[in-house]
Amino acid sequence: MHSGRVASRSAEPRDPRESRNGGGPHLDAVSLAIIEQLQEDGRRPYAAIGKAVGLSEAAVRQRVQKLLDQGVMQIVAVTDPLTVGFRRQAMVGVHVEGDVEAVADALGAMDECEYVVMTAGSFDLMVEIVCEDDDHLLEVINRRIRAVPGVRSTESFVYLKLKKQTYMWGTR
Amino acid sequence: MHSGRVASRSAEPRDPRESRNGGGPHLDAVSLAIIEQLQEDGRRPYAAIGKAVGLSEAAVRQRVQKLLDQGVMQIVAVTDPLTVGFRRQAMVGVHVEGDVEAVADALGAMDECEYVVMTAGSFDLMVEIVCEDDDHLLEVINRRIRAVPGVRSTESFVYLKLKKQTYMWGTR
DNA sequence: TTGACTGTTGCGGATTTCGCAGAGTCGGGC
DNA sequence: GCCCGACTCTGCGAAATCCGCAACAGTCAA
Repeated sequence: MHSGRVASRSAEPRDPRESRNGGGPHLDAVSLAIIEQLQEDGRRPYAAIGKAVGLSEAAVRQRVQKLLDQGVMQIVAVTDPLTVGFRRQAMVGVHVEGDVEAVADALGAMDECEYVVMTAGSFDLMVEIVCEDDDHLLEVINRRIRAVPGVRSTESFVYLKLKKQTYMWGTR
Repeated sequence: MHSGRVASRSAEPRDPRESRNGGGPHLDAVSLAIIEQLQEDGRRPYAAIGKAVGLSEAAVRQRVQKLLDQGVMQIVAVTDPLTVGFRRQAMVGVHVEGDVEAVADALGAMDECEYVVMTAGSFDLMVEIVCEDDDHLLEVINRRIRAVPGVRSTESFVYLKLKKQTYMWGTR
């Protein structure tokens, strides 16, 4: 038995919402190892994960369930949008006047908006847009985004080719 | 009956634009539906997926396996990097002189580089960097990226707050 | 020490995954 | 027209996995 695994720092301050962002609660080494296993293969059996991290199958299952419930991680299929029929993507840098966070929320409410991040630099926000074709992209950028109150100006970077896209955070 | 769903390929007039997706494999409506199911829950049982898309369990399993083998999709756990201990991220716009694709490959070879895309606009490349702390980020941007031959200049956008991050392409 | 709490383990039954053989369809070559 | 190969779907039995539950172990506070 790998019972040397005592899970000392087990008591995590339960803050289901804090895991969203801000100074998130720290995951212990075991949960991190579980996440790494699932980043390699999201369908890996619990027993195999347990063997790799030194836990029983049931323990892994409960930890995974909690990580999912807390929103710390999600297990999903990811694809290259181009392969799935979305032929136009763009990164859009946004200059904001006023409440940046409010604008970010407004942009994030759009379906075509895949990714929203507040940044330091010459842009206040960067958003990734996924569209079906040129007309769709044009409409989203010129009519929808610029119509949001607080958006002063935008700069678009249309995707020509996706070269790398990994999901291996923490596995280094 | 679900059996009406057979021989889908024959009824599918090949979309000429499909051939523009980097020579990738073409996806029919059924595979697309399977992907959507797995985007909602990467661990959903094959039988449940089959019921949803009108296929047998075994057929779903084979198609999923093929999609994975072909690299069309991957089933993975995704997390908010901040939660997993990577406290500094940045989007970096890169101006390139010479072979853009070669530079993209070089940047993509870096572990800290999570995302590389060739763009049209004032940047030739945009890369997302995931680091552990400020020193790490500084080193990656100032020493590693700018040391790549062909990189003329860069502009960094340090992440302040991740507002939205979804993986629901095609499920709208 | 006691008691509350959290996390882990072990186990049985239901469910799912897996591998394989058979049947149907489509398209090419003769 | 006919046969053949490639491909995909289906059905099914065996093996592995998932899931819920009750009991056990460790931590912390009173």
